[in-house]
Amino acid sequence: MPTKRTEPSAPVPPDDAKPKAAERIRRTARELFYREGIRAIGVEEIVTRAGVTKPSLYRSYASKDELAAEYLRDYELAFWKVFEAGDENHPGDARAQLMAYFEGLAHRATQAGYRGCGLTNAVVEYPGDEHPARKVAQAHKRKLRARLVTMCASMGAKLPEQLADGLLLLLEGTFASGQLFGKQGPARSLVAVAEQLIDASLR
Amino acid sequence: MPTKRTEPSAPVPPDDAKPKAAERIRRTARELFYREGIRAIGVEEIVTRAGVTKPSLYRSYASKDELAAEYLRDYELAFWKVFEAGDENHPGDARAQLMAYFEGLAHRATQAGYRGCGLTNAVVEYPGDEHPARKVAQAHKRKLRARLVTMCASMGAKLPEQLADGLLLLLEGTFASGQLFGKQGPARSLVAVAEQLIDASLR
DNA sequence: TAGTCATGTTACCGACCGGTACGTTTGGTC
DNA sequence: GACCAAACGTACCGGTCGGTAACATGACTA
Repeated sequence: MPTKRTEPSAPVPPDDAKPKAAERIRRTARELFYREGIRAIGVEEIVTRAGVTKPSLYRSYASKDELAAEYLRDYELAFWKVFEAGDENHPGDARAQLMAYFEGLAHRATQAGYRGCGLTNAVVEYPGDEHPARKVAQAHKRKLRARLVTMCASMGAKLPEQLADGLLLLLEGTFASGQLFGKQGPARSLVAVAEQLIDASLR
Repeated sequence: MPTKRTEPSAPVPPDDAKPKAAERIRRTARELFYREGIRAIGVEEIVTRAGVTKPSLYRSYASKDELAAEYLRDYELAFWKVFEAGDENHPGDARAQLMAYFEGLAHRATQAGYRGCGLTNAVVEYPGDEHPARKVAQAHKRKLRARLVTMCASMGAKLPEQLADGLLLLLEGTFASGQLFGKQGPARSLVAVAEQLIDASLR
């Protein structure tokens, strides 16, 4: 970098200029919380792995619990991205959209080391309704359920709520079974079973 | 109890004479571990609630991890009892046996405060394959899966493994959804969906 | 009545937990 | 260079974690 690097003016868009430390913490927390669980990971380990120190964490996040909630908000964004990834390939075809997601999920959930859904896992880790992380997770799952209902209605299900319930059970079952069983787990049958269920619901 | 209560001889069946403290610890641990999660509960709280002290715990159990594994072994026994509870009402009818269990589960999983399956929860809490509690849980789930396969075969499924996979996904999904959603959760549709799936698999 | 042994108790350990007071560095502005 | 605020690091806090050494107690045997 040979020349002087001076941004002329404009104190940079106030949002964009994320303090480096906070972002490193965020990413590190995300990876560790997901892989090892929230309770299993101490703030010390997060800041060490992120190459920062504890006060940097507590300047950007009010508490470990709040950092966990933030992690889940990030996780949720990533989830919806994956969930809607194939939508443009199947415009207006809710069934194909959903099955595209299911296919990807079935693949991931039969990989060794799969850890399921970070949001569901957080609910298991924090049974009490008051935990901020749990609140994020529960709100997300309600959104997901509603979304499934509209998708099921648009694919012409006789009982859209019931089909959505069934597909949600399969989803959550895949999250859990993926970490319970290894590569040959029941998630391998997810797609076939979901197809059966949808077919039966249109009949 | 007016008379002197002296067992004449026979130093009581050696197994039956469980030391009171160990048993209290076992029961207390079981309740707390299930309700709050294993990581959330410290040994101090267990012994306090059980009315004993820590050394009593460590004389009967090698470590907290081992106590957790013991809790899951107890949990598994209780599970099979419930799972097979309706069997004598439907001798030789695997489908009716399974649906009887599903009906009970759907009811429990739509109660407020439902905490899912202790074995699945333990796997979520301990991602590492080496933890003794996780080993118990995974062994149990393999057993359950095998059992479902034989049941599905005996009800005449075209693809018993696939139907068993589907039902297991529904099961695990119910465990998770029960704690995610309240009383009107997707577990309410478990029975109807399972029936659809079984019907489709016989066709 | 003395001995034995399983069980229960008091008091403590080092390690780690989440969280913070306070000093130091850094980078942009004149 | 002088200044200043924002970002960062050092060192530490009380509390709790899982686990243990050493001792007291009680019940049964001889």
